[in-house]
Amino acid sequence: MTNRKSQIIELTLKNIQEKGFTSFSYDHLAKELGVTKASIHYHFEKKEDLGVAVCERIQKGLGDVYILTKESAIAAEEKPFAFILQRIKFLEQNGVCPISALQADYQELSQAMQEKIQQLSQMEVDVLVDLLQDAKQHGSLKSTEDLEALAILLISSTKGALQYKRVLGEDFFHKMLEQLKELLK
Amino acid sequence: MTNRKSQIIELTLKNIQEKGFTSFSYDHLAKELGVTKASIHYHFEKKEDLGVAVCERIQKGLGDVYILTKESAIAAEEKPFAFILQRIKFLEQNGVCPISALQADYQELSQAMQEKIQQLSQMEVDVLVDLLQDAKQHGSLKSTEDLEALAILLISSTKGALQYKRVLGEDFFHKMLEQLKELLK
DNA sequence: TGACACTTACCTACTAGTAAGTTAGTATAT
DNA sequence: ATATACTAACTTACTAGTAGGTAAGTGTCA
Repeated sequence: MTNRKSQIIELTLKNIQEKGFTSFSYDHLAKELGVTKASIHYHFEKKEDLGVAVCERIQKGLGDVYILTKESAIAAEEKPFAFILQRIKFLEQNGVCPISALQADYQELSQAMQEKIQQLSQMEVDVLVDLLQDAKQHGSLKSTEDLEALAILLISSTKGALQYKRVLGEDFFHKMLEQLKELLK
Repeated sequence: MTNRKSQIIELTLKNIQEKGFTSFSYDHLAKELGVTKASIHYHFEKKEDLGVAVCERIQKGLGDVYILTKESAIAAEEKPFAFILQRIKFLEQNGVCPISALQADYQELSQAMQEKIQQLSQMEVDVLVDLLQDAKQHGSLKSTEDLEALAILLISSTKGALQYKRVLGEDFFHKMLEQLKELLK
C-alpha cells in the first residue's frame, strides 16, 4: 500500500494548515489514521523528512494550477486573477495557505525545509510574473507597470488577507479580492 | 519589582514574533530572564494569562502609534502611509508582526485570547480607515474609493509581505512598499 | 507580622525518535 | 510443490527530553 505514504502527506498538509508545522505531532497524525506513531516513522523517519515531502507536494500543486491556467481557454488578461482564485479554492474552510503556515514557523525549521520553503515562495512570484507578462502582451496592463512588484503586491495581499479571514470572517477576504480585481483592470 | 512583570511581557512579545505563541515556553523565557519557571507562573499563572497581557500590550502600542500619527504635523494625506511605516519600525529584524503570529496560532488558542486577537485585528482596520478618511477630506484620495476596502488591502499586503520578507529577503518587502506608496497617490 | 517575589522539587502529559519483534506477501531455487 | 529467503508494512514497548502547571518553603523588606 504505497498510498498510505501519500495519505500521510495529505493529512499532514491539512494539519499544517490548521496548526502549523511545529504544532502537529506524529501521535496525533497516527491516531487520525488508525495506525501507530512508529508506522509513520517507518514511512518518514524524521519529522523533517515528512516536512520536505509535504513541500514537494505543495510545489507540485502549485505547478499543476499554473499549467492549468496557462493552457486554459480564458483570456490572457484574466489569467492572473483566475490563477489566484484557483489557488484559494484548494484551501479548505478556516485553513490558512500551507505556505504561509510554513513561513510562520520558518526560523524553527531545518535547513532542508528552509530551502524548500524559499524555493516555493520564489516559485509563487515567478509563476504570477509569467502570467502577468502574458496579460501585458495582450494589452490589458499599463506598460509602465513593474510586473514583479505587482506580483508581489498580489501575493502578499492574498496571503495576508487569508490570515485575517480566519479572525474577522469571509467578508474581509471578499473586500480584498474586489480591490485586487479593480487593481488588475 | 513590578517591572519584572512588564519585562516578562516584553520578552514574550519578542518570543511570539520569533516562534509563535504555542512554540515559546515558560522554561525558555525563565532562562532568558535568569529566574525559574515557577517565578513566571507567579506573575502569570497560566500561559493564557500571559497571552492576554501581551495582547493588551500590543493594543496599547497600536493605540499609541495611532495617536502619534493623528497628532503629528505631517500632511493628512501622508498619514496613512506614515502610520504603516511607524508600525513596521517596531518590528525587529526577522520578526514577523506579533498580530500575524497570533493569527497563525488562532485556532489553538483559548477563547479569551481569540477574542483579544479579534479586537486587535479589527482595531487595525478601524484605525487605518480613520486616517484614510482624514486624508480623503484633504483631497488626496479619489472620492469613489471605498476606504474600508482600501484599508483592508493596505493591511493585508503589509502583513503578507512581512512573512515573505523573512524567506525572500528585504528586497521583496521594499518592492511591496513602493507599490503601496503608488497606490496611495 | 505579613505581604511580596521568588526557589526547590515535584507531577502529569506529551514530544520525537528508536529497538526489536510480528505478520503477510513475494521471489527464488530445488 | 514446497521450503528458504527476503521485503514491506506494520506493532509493542521503550527512551530521553520538554511542556504547562502546582505545592510548599525561603528570604526580604515595610
